[in-house]
Amino acid sequence: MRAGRLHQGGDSATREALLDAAVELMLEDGYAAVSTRKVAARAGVNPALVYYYFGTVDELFLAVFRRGAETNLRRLDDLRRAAEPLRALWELSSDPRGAALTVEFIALANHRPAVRAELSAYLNRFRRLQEEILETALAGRFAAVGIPSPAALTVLISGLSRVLVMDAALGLTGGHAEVRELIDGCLAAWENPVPTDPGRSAGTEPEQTG
Amino acid sequence: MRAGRLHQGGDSATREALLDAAVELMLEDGYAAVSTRKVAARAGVNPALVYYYFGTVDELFLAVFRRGAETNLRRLDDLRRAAEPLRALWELSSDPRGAALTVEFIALANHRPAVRAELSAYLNRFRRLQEEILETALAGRFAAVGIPSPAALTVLISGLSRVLVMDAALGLTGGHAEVRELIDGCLAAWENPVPTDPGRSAGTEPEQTG
DNA sequence: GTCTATACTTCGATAGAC
DNA sequence: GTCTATCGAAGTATAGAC
Repeated sequence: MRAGRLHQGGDSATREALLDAAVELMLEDGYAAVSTRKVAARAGVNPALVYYYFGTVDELFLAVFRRGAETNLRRLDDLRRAAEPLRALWELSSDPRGAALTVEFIALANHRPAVRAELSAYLNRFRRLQEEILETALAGRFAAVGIPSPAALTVLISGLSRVLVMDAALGLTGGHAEVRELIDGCLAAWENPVPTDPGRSAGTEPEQTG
Repeated sequence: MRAGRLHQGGDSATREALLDAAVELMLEDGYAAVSTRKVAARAGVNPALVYYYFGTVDELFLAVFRRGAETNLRRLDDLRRAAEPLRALWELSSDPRGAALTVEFIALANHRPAVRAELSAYLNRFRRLQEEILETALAGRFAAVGIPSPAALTVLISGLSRVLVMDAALGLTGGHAEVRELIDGCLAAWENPVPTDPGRSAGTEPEQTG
């Protein structure tokens, strides 16, 4: 169904405007609101340009996804040099914008095989990279303090950050404060295990975790 | 936009068939696949009947949602009499069908205000009931064993069960076995705390839990 | 309650002028 | 690269016969 010479590789202003418009629509009104006409209208360009740049709506979605995925992978890679990688990782996953977009793409994946394949491959890569970062950041500390493995940690981070964001979008806040405290306690305990000294080293409070 | 005398209260076979068809479509192809024509075709009835019974597509979605919500609340209420309420609760939330439908409705809520209001109200009710069940099931044990509060538990259960289901739908399984073990350990420890050991009194010392 | 027929809108996609 | 014009399919919704 697709053959003609497209222009997906470029990074023209129009192309970027279309991608931006698509993201906005997805966040505001859900993926179902993304149509060639609406995207073009919001980007202030002619609807036919969507086909010029992307060929099909499916490809438009994939382009949106790939751009966001690459940005996220770059951000993730930057976390290697963070002072507290585990906490930084939690905060990256807690970004409301990113989480909301992910939910839209998960829903989209339900009936767009191409999106499903891409999303699956990306999440795999993302989590592997996350595990790798955790592995080096918490090296040797896993067995000692009873920290879950990197693979398990990535699942916990994904699930808990996402439920907090989705709940908040629906106005649900019950239990959130306590869950955040709980997580905060784990982050602190795992990332900065109490140094082996009798007294109390300066700085952070040794909050207890439940 | 809607005024005419509808027939939402009834429970005719046709009405139920339409609701069933809508659920199937949502699970198989996502909420965007639900249209009057497709729903009617799958139910084997005339498209005009969708309007006869529901008036608008929005109302069809709400009817689907309400029917599922009531079923779920009834199931939840039944758990009061379960041998292990906490574990039963976890298993109820882990039902793939229910979790997948919830995700669809969360996505739908992004751009259908009526759905958002209904979903928000329902989740509130569901979690309150869940908290109430946990409160009586684990009465008095919270402080003793360091169990998170009922409100926090409901958030943890929602988030973790959902991420496991969504991951599985995308073919992601890394870390799942370990997370399940972790959760299983918590369920066992919290629901069936070690009988009062002679060597150790039922102390108030919180154990470190992941 | 169920059906046909139809009005109107929006969609994805393409051809071709500029 | 950008635009107009257009096709055919599918969507929501209504009127009215049976």
